[in-house]
Amino acid sequence: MAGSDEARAGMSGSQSVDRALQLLALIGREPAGGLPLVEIVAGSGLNKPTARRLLLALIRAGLVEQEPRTRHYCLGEEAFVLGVLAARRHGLLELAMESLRHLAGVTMDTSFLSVRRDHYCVCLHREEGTYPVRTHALQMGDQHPLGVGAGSLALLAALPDDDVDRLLAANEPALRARYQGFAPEILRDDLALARQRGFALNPGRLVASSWGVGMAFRYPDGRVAGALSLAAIDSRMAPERQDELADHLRAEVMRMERLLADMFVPGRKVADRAGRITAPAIEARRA
Amino acid sequence: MAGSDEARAGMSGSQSVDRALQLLALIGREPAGGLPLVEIVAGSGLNKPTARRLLLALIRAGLVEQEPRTRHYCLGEEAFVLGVLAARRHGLLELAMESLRHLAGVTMDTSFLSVRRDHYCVCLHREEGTYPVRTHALQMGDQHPLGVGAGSLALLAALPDDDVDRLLAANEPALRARYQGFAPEILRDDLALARQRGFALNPGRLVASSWGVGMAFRYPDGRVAGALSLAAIDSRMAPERQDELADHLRAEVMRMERLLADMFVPGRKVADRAGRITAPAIEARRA
DNA sequence: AAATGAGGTCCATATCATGGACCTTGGGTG
DNA sequence: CACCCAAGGTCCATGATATGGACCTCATTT
Repeated sequence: MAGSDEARAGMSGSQSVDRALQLLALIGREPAGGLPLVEIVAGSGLNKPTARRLLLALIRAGLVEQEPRTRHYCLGEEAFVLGVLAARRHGLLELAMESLRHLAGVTMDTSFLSVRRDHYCVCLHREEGTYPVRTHALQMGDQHPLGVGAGSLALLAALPDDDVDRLLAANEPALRARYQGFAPEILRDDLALARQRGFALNPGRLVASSWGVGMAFRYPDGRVAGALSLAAIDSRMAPERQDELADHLRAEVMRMERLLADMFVPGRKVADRAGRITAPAIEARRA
Repeated sequence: MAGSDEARAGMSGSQSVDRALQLLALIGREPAGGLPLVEIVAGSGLNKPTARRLLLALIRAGLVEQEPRTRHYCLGEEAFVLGVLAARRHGLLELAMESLRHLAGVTMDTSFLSVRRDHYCVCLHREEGTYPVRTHALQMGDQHPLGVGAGSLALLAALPDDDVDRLLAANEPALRARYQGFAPEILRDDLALARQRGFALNPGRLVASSWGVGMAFRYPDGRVAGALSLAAIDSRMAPERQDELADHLRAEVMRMERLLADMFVPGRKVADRAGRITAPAIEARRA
């Protein structure tokens, strides 16, 4: 009876695989404590036996683990390892670390790297500044609808209008239900302002007094790659300081775009089979 | 027909999901340049249409990408993001970074974090030392059969004998084919020595003159969690220096085991639903 | 120009995932 | 203490769905 469902993509497919991976993404939403079976069932639209069967498959692969005490399902070690492996190609975090450290260093505020993930925004890293009053509204791994938060708004503002419409529509229920400060109308205003100013501003909408500025950067082909942002308390976010922070962000955005451009130019060192020991393995370098 | 196969686990299952995830792991083996379809077909035992269909499902989920130029399949951005999310729970790397930096700092040699992944060993991180002659035999993301390399050997040596037997048997073909220096007999000798000495030594077996020492650490429940290791050229690996390096490793292994024990004691902060904004978000700290 | 080999697709068939019904566990309550 | 309820987990007949042999297409190679 799977029949109706939500009429996914269109045609062809190993739909049980799609469903399993959908569950994986769902579980990824709750990296902290994991999800109990009922919520997975509710959140996915699948029924219990099916969800459980798929979860067992994910567990067999190590991508998911079931915490014995709570029976919650959460991401497994294999997911972590695969991520490290994928980082070889998608090393945004690694590329960005220097920028994040620099931003945190010169501004004394906390810097963030965020990327888009479907219609959400994920915080990939948080680099603490040294200023004694810090906002903890955004932790590594946190996810919010696109537009919620400075980095998130920057990502949204960098997208073409029809994507914006689609994404805002998709997020509308979540926004109304869980993000009172972020009615789509408000988001549209913020977004227009962000485009006009050249950087996104979150004037404490998520948590009062916790402000942020953000700016997106792109791959050489124009796709949005991610966003850098800075967060601080409102007293450190007067308009002049916003501009100052935006200048720092702009410099690092340029750095990121340069690095990304470099990654795609040279003939992408291709292949090099598993286990093959590659070449002159000892090299001398001057200290 | 699918029929015979290799008589997988035993019973129950969404076997197309299993197969898809098997492909994912296979692709993870080649994080650098990805794999062409033929090799995926060969490496998985599936046939072309099936493999392709499963790959399309993985691509739909963003876990795999197909490089347009070479048509190779490689890990996708979603795999990277999931990994960052999983790192919240499986933060071995994060926990280990301080140890790795310390090891590289005091020894001037390069330090590594490795974990077991099925019958292979994956290098999760490589922290460069300052000594001008460095070995590049092991890069982040590289995978070798358990026993090949110092950290890898340390992991193997930390396992019970029946696991060792099983794993060596499983790896025998790969060892004979691609790792001439590592016939299972030799590995068994190295392993016995490692257990006797309390640390694993790789006397340049993978790449001449590139030596390494490694030591495994465990979760509080006794499971092997990973291994720390150090690599240098042979001239910096005289027996006395081996002992000195082993002392440093031992100290960091103790640190890791203490941190891991701490992670499992306190009532594992449970749940905290998606999107929920948690608690006092601004905190003051003294600089 | 013909041959090779890789990537990719079709579609009838039989296998495998599906989900309603049911069992089990645990902890809250009258 | 026994009852109840909610959640976790499992069974199994049924038919929707994945399978893979055969085929097509496109670059290279000879």
